[in-house]
Amino acid sequence: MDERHILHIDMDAFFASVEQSANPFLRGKPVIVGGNRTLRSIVATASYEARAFGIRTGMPLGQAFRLCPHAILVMGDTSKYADTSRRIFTFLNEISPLVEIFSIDEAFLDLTPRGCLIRDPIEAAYLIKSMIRFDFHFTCSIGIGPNKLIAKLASEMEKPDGLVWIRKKEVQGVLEKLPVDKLCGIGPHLKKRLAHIGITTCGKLRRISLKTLTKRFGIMGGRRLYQMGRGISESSVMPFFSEPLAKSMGHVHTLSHDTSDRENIETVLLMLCEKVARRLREKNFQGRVVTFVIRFSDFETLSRQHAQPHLIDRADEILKAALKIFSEMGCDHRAVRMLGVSVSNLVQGARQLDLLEEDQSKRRLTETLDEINDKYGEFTMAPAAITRSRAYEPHYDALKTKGKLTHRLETWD
DNA sequence: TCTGGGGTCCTAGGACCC
DNA sequence: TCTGGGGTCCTAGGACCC
Repeated sequence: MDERHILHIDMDAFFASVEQSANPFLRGKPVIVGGNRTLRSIVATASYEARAFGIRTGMPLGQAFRLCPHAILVMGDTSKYADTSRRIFTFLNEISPLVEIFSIDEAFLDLTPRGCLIRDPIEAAYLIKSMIRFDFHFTCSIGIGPNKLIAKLASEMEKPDGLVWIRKKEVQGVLEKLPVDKLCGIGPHLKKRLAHIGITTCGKLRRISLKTLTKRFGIMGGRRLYQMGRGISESSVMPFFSEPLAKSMGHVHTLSHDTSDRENIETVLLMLCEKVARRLREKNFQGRVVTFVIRFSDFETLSRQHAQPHLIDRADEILKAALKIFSEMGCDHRAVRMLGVSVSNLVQGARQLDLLEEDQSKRRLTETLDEINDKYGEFTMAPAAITRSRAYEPHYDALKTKGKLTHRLETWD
C-alpha cells in the first residue's frame, strides 16, 4: 500500500498579501493589517517587509510602530479575505475532491482518493503555488506528509514560499530534536507542563510511556500526547461540504479607554448584540444560550452564560439576557476594558411564527432594518442609543465616505 | 503608546432524573 | 431509613488555534 499524501497549504502573510495584491502602492513596503484603529489594538498580520523590522502577529500596534515608524497600517476587511480564500479553496477542490478548510488561510488536501487530478504530491504543490502566484500575486507555503499533523509541521519549516516533504520513514528523525510546541495542539501551557517533567522535544516525548502520560494528562490528553510524540494523527481530511454548522457566534470589543460609565457600557453592549443578531439572521440561525464576557482594567476576565427559555435571534432579546447577567455579577463599579457577547446552542432554520402581536411587529421592524442595512451598510439604521454615541463615529465616517449617508438617522429608543 | 477578535473543544462540579 | 450508579443538562473557566 502506497503511503498517504496529505498537503497543508498555508498562505504567506495572508491579509497583508491580499492588501498588497489589491493595491500596488503597498507592494514591497512594510504593511501592517490591524483589527481596529485604536493603539490598544494589535498586529493581525504583517507583510514580510514589516517582519524584517521584527514586527510579529499579536504585537501591540504601539510597539510595532516603534520598531518601524514608516510602516503602513491597513484596516482589515474580513469579507475581502474570505472572498479570496474561497476562490483559492475552490481551485484546490479541482485538484482533489478531499479538501478541508482549516482556517481562512489554510487548507488540507488529500491526494489519496479516486478522482484526484494529480497523484504526485510535488507536482500538485507546484501547480498550486504557480496558480496562487499568477492569479493572486502572492506566495504560499506547502507541507507534504503522511498525515495532517506532519503536513502542517512541514509547511511551517520553510516559510515563506516553502515546500517541504516529510516522508513516513523520515518522521522519527525530524521529530527527534523538535521542540514539542512546534506541533499543532501543544501551546504554552502544555509546553510548560511537559517541561516540568523534563520533556522539551518530541524525541523525549516519544520515550515516555502511555501509562505515565495518561496518569499526568488524563486518558484523552495522555493518549493524544503519546501519538503526537510519534507523529501519529488519526484525524482525516474532512471535505468542506460535510463540515459541521457553526456552534456559536459572537463579538467582543476592547474599549478605547477603560470605563465604569454604565451608559457607555450599555451602548457598546447594544452594538455587539446588534452585530451578533444580524449575523445569526443572515445565516438563518437561532440560539438558546447567551454568554456575556467582561474584562476589567486589571485584566481579570469573567464569563457567565444563561440558557434562554426559547430560541432567539434579535438584538433586544440578546441584550436583555446579557444585561441580566451583568447585573447579577454585581461589579458595576469596576472599570471595564473589554465586553463580549455570544450566542450558542445554535439551530438553523427553526424559526417559528411569532404568536404575540408585539413579537410580530418587532419581527417586521427587524426585517425592514435588515433590508436597509444590507443595502447601505452596517448600522445605517440603528437604535438612537447607538447613533448618538461616540462608539458610532467610525461607522458614521465609513458611511459618509461611501457617500451613502447624508443625514444622521434615528430609529427607535 | 502592554496585552485583539473570531472561534472550537475539553474538564469538572452540581442539579436532576431514573 | 438509607442508599448506588448511569445519563444528561447546565455552567464557568481555560487551552488552543489562526
